[in-house]
Amino acid sequence: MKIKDIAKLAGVSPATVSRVMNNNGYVKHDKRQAVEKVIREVGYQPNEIAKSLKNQKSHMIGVIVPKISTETASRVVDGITEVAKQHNYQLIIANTNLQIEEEIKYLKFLSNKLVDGIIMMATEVTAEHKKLAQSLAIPIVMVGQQVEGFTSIVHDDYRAAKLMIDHIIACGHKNIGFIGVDPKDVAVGQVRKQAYIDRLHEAGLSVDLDLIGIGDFSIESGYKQMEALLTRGKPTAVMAVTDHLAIGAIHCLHDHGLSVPNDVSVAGLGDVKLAKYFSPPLTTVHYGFKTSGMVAAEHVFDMIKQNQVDSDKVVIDFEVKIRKSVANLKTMRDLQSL
Amino acid sequence: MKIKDIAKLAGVSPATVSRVMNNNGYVKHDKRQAVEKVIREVGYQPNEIAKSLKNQKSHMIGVIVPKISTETASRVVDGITEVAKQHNYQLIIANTNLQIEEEIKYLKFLSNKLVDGIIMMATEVTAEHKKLAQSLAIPIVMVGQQVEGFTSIVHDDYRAAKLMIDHIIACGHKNIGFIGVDPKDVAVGQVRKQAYIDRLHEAGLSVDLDLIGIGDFSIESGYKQMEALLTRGKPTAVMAVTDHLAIGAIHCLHDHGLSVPNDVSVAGLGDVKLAKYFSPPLTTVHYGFKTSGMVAAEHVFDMIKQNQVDSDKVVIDFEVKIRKSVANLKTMRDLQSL
DNA sequence: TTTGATACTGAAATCGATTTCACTTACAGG
DNA sequence: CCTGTAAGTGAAATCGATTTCAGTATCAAA
Repeated sequence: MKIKDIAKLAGVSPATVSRVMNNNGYVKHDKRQAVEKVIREVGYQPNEIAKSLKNQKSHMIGVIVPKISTETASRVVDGITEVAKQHNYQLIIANTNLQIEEEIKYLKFLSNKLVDGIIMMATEVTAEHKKLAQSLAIPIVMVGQQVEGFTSIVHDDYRAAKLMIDHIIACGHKNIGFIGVDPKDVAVGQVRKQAYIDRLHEAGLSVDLDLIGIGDFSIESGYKQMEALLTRGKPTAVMAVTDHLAIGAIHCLHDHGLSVPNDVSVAGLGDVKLAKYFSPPLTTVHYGFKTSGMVAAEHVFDMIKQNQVDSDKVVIDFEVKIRKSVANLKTMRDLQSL
Repeated sequence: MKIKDIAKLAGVSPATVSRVMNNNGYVKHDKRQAVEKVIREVGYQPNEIAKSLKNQKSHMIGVIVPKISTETASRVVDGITEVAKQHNYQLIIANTNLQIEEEIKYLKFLSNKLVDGIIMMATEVTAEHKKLAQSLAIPIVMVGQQVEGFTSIVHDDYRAAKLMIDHIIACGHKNIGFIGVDPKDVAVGQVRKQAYIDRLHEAGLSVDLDLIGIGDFSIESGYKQMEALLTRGKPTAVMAVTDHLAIGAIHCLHDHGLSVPNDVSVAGLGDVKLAKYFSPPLTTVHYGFKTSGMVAAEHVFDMIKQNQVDSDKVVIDFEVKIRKSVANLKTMRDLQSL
């Protein structure tokens, strides 16, 4: 069933059918009725591809994620779908599985008129990325990393990590370990580590390289790095750069017969959904990932509507969640002295 | 840049450009070179929308999910993306946020030539769903629920739940509670409950309605239902129909000063990624959701290739994970008698 | 030299919509 | 009665590709 068939059945021209479908132009009442009747009876739905071609708008936005089966990514995507729905847009999702070449490939592919805009959850952003993205002419917004020249939706990773360390220091810890991640991911790998180092310096604490471990994003990696830290030093607290890392670390500690937080405190970053149900409930910082997605989408649609790209930087709120996995050494001492 | 421009630059017709792009038909060596040179120089990428229109193939499949920010859904989608990539297909994802009317809407919308096939993670499947889906002519596969007349990728929920109950019974439990979910979701709400009831009967245990609670899919709901169970009866074990429910239940038990599994055992179903890192590590059954997604996608592509729909039923493997949240009463008694 | 393949090419039709443009009709105002 | 404007309509062009089809060139076999 195409528009021509409907036209024939209703005894009008395709142009008239188009006019009633899109509610523009003049159509006499009786013809409109006739067309509507036919449409209803045959359940006509226009071919969206043909519409896209003619209108030069696909009503789709592309979303490039490093790994969709990740709590962070799926929450961001959740947010995007929510505002996309309001704008009557669909999402094309491209899952790169952490392969950077794929990002480039998808960036190219999606921009071939397939989508009206792109939201990219960047991990590493290479020069090639930037150059390509800049040449694309359709709106692109970055989520999770600030990228020069693009609208970027980020969390204030530096401040978040800093506040977490502050809390740990305020609890009386002096030997504070760190479990991080490859610096190629600047938001997670670089910024959070820098905050750790800076804050320690500011507090007059020395930074002990033996108390720093670098892993990847897996729980197992958190376990391994914690084990390594244990052999190299004697931290009373460690901050992990993600909750998964923290959970791995806690697991390792338990396996070594150590209590968290009584023997060693552990803090995460990210506030995974189940974090508060752990024992001990994980002290961490909550990032509004769904909000990031929503804000990113709003920016894309703004840019689509205004037909021009800009490069804002939006910082999304976070909230430090003080739970039970970081012990307050001072009150512990008080308790013991009784 | 369109094909006509490339043609002009290379001094050939659009037809020839098309022939070199798609590598079919005859093109003289020198012209081919010329065209390729121009393509390379201007970085020409064809308009995918125009291709789709002409070819009557969008190279996109639609994926309808109840909620993307859910571990189950995102793992399924992960699997789909993996095999879609092999077939050079993109995913359009539609997130219904658990609203059934949205499922219908998206089913209609996506099928307007926008996608070559649809994968649907069904929760409730109404008669309207079936009728509409049946009328669509493009391949549709259902994941998670068996639906008459459609290829369905399911887990053997009945057997999985049954084995879990078996394990609990084998551990010497007699008062076994159950936390379930609305029966509108037949796989999770009906089948798993039926397995529980059947197995209890078979084992000569009576089914105590006071020990059955029905909630929704949230952790909080698990907490609440557990609390209700506690006031109504005295279970020594409870099986929850999802891990989240189980986690909520455990949390409730802890809040009431009860130890899991020493005072009450709790089992889940689903094996959430973090399940094994809980304390106690959750006894549950692992479903291969990513595999479901992959198999679903493979079936869609088969059907697309053969240009005909079928209605297989594929049962994906599961694995019961015996961890620490269900206590063996017999060994406990032995221990006490020492 | 003629015939018949085979290689090669581009004009034009096509996919299914939208929109411009030219044209008709109806009607109010002078 | 004439005229100008608004309402209404459909033929045809258009979006950017692919493919058929008709036609040309080349060359081996008869």
